[in-house]
Amino acid sequence: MASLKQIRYFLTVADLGGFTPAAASLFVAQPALSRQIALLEAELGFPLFLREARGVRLTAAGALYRDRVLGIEQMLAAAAEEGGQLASGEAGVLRLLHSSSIPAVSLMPAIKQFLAASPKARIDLDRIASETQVSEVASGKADIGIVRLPVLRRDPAVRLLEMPAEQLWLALPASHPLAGRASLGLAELAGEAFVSAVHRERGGLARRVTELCLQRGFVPKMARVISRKTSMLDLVAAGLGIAVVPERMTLLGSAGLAYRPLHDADAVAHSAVILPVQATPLAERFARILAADSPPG
Amino acid sequence: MASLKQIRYFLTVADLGGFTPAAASLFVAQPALSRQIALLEAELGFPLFLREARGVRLTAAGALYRDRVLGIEQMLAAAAEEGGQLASGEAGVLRLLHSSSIPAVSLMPAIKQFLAASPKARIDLDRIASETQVSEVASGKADIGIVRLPVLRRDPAVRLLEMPAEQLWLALPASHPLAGRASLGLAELAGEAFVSAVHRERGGLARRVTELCLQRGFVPKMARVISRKTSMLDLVAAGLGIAVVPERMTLLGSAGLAYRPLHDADAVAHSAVILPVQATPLAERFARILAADSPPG
DNA sequence: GCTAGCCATGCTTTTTTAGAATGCCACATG
DNA sequence: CATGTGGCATTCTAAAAAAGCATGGCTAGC
Repeated sequence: MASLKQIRYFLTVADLGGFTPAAASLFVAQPALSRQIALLEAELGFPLFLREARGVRLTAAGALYRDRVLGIEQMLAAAAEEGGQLASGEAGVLRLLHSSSIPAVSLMPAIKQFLAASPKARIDLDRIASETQVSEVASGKADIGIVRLPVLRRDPAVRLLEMPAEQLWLALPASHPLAGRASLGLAELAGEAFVSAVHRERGGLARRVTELCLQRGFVPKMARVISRKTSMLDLVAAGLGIAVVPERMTLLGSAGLAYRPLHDADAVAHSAVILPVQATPLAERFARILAADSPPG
Repeated sequence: MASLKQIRYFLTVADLGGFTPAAASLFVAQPALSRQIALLEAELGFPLFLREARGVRLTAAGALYRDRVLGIEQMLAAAAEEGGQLASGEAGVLRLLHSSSIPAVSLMPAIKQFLAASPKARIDLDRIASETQVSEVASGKADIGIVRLPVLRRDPAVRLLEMPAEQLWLALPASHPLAGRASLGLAELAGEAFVSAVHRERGGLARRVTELCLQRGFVPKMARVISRKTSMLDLVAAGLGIAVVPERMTLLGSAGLAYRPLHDADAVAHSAVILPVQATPLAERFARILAADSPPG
């Protein structure tokens, strides 16, 4: 197979119209050039140049060959450049997962900051359940996940970076009697029906809320409608129950929906970033932004 | 610069998922492969593979690099293939020139025969004056020319191959008194006005006709309208004069135009193929077809 | 006919690449 | 838990490829 060196020699000779000037331009001796061109011609099976008294001229086949191999070096250089950018984290796609209790709108400040620092990077955002995030990140199908603590399923291939704690709020129908209050305590919710995004493995926000209720001596009463696909908040707005949500979620407004802060000192929720042990530079950078992020509000 | 060998090694390792099977597939020892990949990675500045217990996996940057360099070898192979076809005369464009007294329609049998023998070849046909053809072919701007003899301007860079002689015919207006005759002799045209394609250097058909008339003791009388751009035959059809033309041109019919054979034994015209000293294989092949061509009729 | 410019060739030296043996590490197995 | 196995890296040596130097041959121009 013709070597790249032979191609480069060939192109230089073709450009300069002679072996002698090409040799000078390439900083090699002229015989070396002659030999490499001769080898290339022998391998191709046809002459590339017409040797004339005053230098050389391309044959028709040589001119065609020149057109075809022009740009191969540029292709290689571009491949190296793109690969380097991806490896260094200068460019690339960050496949980002987030739980439904971490709405995309609440991530936008971090995303904007990230994109400003990495103009060549792109983000691919998906909302999926926390438990799934762990396996997706562990398997390399995603670069980074953002989950609500506690995370029940662990994997040695991923590590967790805790994010700043968030105040918990009560989401309730605007028509609810408690909506008249400016703020509430968790203990007052003992009799209320709780809407909750329930998954098979009860981690995340639902588990955290249950924990807090139990500490106040009651088991949260479950609402009579449970949906996995529609948002908890839609059910609350429809008057089917109340929900305790982290502050991020109050960014999601809806008609008939009201939010009130919980004034309990321990009414906070925690979230974390899931990263592979060997994260991409883009994922590392985004994780650092998230961990440093001050909680909304 | 990354060598093609390194690219091929890299692609094989990426395909087979390990150095050991790739080395077997490439018929090299495994350390050679390890070293070349290591060199490539060092030059690129980022790792291409993740070394794992069971073989290797591409890094993200490695996968991107793979996508970019895939096809470089195919490009080179295609370049060699196309160049070879051009050099061997299997493919390429034949830039063919012809005088106006060798109408394109009369070349069609030869062209068809040529294209049938070279399915990948193409023909680029241009009608230009004989004198110009010599310089075009000599300078390499055309591959082959077809001119009417005699050719006044010669060039050491071109050679001439004579084609079979052609009978001369008289082209005359259908309404002309002589049109009633089945055939004519040149001597009978002494008083007629001759339409002629006159160039500065009077070679080709015009010179040949003049010669023949002089041998019969008269100087052909010139018609009162001369045009370089419109065809002689249009002037004849318009009744402005007569013309002596080779048999090929009788293929060009026109309303009001009649052809009659000249029965003089020496009333023949000669044409020739112009070739560069070093003609392309396609030009050589086409020239052989033309030289062997039996004259039309 | 001589000279200058330019490419090709033969020989030697340097550089690059490959091969063989071996080491190291991780995973699997009994 | 020790041991074996599979797979990549490393070291040293040998071969192959490429480069440099000197020189030869050809052509164009004076």
